[in-house]
Amino acid sequence: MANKGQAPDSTRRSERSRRAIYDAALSLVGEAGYAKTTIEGIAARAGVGKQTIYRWWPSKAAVLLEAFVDLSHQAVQGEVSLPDTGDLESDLKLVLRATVDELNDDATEAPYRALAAEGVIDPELAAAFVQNLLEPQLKLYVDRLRSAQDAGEVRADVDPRTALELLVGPLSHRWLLRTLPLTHAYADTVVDYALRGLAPR
Amino acid sequence: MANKGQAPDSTRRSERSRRAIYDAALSLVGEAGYAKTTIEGIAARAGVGKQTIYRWWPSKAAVLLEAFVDLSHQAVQGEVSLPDTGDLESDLKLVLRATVDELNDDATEAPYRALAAEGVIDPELAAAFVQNLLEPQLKLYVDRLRSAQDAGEVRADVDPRTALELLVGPLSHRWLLRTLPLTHAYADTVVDYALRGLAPR
Amino acid sequence: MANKGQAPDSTRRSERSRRAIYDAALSLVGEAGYAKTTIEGIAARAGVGKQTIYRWWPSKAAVLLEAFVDLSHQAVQGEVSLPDTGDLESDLKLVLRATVDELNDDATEAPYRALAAEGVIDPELAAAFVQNLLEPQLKLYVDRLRSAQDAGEVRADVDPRTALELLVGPLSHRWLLRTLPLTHAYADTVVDYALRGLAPR
Amino acid sequence: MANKGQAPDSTRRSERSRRAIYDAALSLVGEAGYAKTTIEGIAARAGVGKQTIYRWWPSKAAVLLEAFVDLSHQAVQGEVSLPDTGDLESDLKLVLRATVDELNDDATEAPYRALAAEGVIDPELAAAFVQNLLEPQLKLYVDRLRSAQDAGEVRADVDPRTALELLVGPLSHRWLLRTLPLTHAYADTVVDYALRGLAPR
DNA sequence: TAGTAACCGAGACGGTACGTCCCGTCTTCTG
DNA sequence: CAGAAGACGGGACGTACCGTCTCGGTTACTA
Repeated sequence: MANKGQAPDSTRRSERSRRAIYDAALSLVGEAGYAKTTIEGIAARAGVGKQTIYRWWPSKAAVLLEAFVDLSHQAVQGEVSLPDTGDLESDLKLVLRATVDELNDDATEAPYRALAAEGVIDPELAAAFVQNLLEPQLKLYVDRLRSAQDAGEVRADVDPRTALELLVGPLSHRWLLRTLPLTHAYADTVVDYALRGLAPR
Repeated sequence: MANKGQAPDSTRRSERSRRAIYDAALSLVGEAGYAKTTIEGIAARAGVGKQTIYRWWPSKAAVLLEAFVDLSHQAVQGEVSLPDTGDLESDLKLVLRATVDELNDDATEAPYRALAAEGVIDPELAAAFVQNLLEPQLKLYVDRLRSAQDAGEVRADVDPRTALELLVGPLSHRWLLRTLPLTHAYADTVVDYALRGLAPR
Repeated sequence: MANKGQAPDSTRRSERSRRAIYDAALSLVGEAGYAKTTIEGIAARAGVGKQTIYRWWPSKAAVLLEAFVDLSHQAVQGEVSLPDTGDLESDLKLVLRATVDELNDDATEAPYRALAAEGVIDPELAAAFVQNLLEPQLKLYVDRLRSAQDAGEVRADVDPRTALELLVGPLSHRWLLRTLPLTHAYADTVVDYALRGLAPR
Repeated sequence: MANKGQAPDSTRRSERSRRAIYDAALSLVGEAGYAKTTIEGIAARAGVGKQTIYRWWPSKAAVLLEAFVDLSHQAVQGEVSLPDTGDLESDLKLVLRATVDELNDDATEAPYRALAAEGVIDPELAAAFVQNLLEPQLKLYVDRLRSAQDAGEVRADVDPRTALELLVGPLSHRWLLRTLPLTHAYADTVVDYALRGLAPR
């Protein structure tokens, strides 16, 4: 019982084309925005037949996600953990401020928003987005919070996962829905309020 | 000499058509999803000329947003404030649990997600979305938190707006990006952690 | 009960587009041949959306046929009958020689062959081809032969339709299948042989 | 130093593949028609790589032509001449009636028409078609007519080749362009008319 | 008898055109 | 003059094949 139209033989896949497609996708989204980026346009800029895209990806969003994941894998290298100076508050403020800066960065904002938006609607893409881009970042918070628990800075009965969301949720809320501007001051306040709730009496 | 490309005369607008367009838009988004809903499809189902839609709305998203706002105005009527039993914690848990239920409701989820996603990308639509649908709800929290401050349940130096986001941000984070399931238990935990940070020493 | 996808409203059809499509189709077939002429190409040269072609014609061949019929309607005007000098033989030789010249004409050959070939395969197109282009010409022969019968130059029991095919069949045979070159001498010989069989003892 | 783009070594050619390609081509044309028959489809049904077709044939039409020639070589065996009972008229009627039946045969019609149509457009293919399929048949007529000339049934100054076309042309005219139905009666009439023109005064 | 050259099945590739769907504009006719 | 209807120029969709190009594998001739 063959599955729909058979899976292509990935061992014969053209690495050259894949890279060209990543590059074309990212540059087009950057230039024209996600909605105006078309598969046809990506293929044309990549110097690739459309079928080569349709053969390997199910949708425009999937192409972009993979391109983005690939990009972030290149970018990240050794940076594998949050700073741990022993002072949880300042460590978190440092990182959240950096996150704020990243979210406000013009270069990454458009494709990142595009993926997030697509994920809001498409559960499958959301899963891939979360697993490949978001979760690795969030894990760093969880680790740092656990270390803070060991140091007695955070109550032992606090679930680090939920605690993390208390910190990150407000930022993502402002960023995604643009209710209010996302600033360093806001990040600091969030840390202040949240930490007070997490610290031992 | 008619002024070309001008705002149409809204006094002569057909109420009948507007309602039909709302209904068609909402039902189509519910049935087929936002992406597969087209202006042509809405016009056809509403028994309306395409131009009638283009005359009054700038985009598909705008139609849906208005339809949704209209819907929520019908739904809401007198319910103008959060409960205030004097016990902030249980009041918040009650309301957040209700929010969780609403977000998990199959009927509203698709169009609501569609609008949120569109807002993630389109700042103008986001503004309308926030102003007409989100902000009125959030204001209720702010009011309740202020009342709690007056009652001494929340520290006076806390910014209610930020406090609210500490409560709502985590929920929206889970819902939008589907990192983890959105449950009553989670809502309760968020309230517990957040409130501890907001309460007086 | 609407019929499949509804017939478009032909009263609102753009005459401008139709003419442009005829022109584009004929010129492209002339330049590149029928096989290399594409609907996309016709639309592009005509400055027309592809849908405008698909709306009104079922196939490339149908477009070309109509264009060709239109052309021939313009070309012909008063020329409504074969010459009738009283001498059947010389009249026929005159006309068949002209036909030979027309079939050997570079300008009309390509599209005419394209239509004939398409008709060989597609009965529906063949019917339209015969009815609109071929039959009117053949009728002239039938008329002339009848007149010859009245004059006693052709036996009365001869079926003019079959007689006509005795004259035209050999020419079309050579032209279509290119068995041998099509010349004035050949036309003359065919008339000689055929007429001897048709004339009274 | 192998000479690039060279004729392949036909001694190593796979007979198995050739046969499979003939069979696949003929069956596909019979089932779906010539236009819907693709090289990819032939290769797939024949269980053969596309390159094996491109290596040995220049076009789809060439494949089909060869397949058809092969088929007719199998079919024909000893039948090498027209009947010669001494009565030219009845001999010709017999053979032309058989030709009518063959042209009206559902099994062979589709591929035969496909080849004829292709030949109308493509001179090269037409040449191959005529040489391999048509001419051998026509030669039989020429031979029979010459024999009739020897017997005094046909005038000596008549060109047998042209005479043949007087007989065959009308049939092919009706068949190719489908002007009118092709029947035994028609064949008889054509023989009657033509023969009268060819016979001695 | 190993080496090697070519055909072979398979199918990925860069392309072109297909026929369809919708876009947003424009035009016509109706109430 | 708003509105229903829908034709129009345009652009992208996702699919089907084109003809070319590797890629192992399997013969069949050479050293």
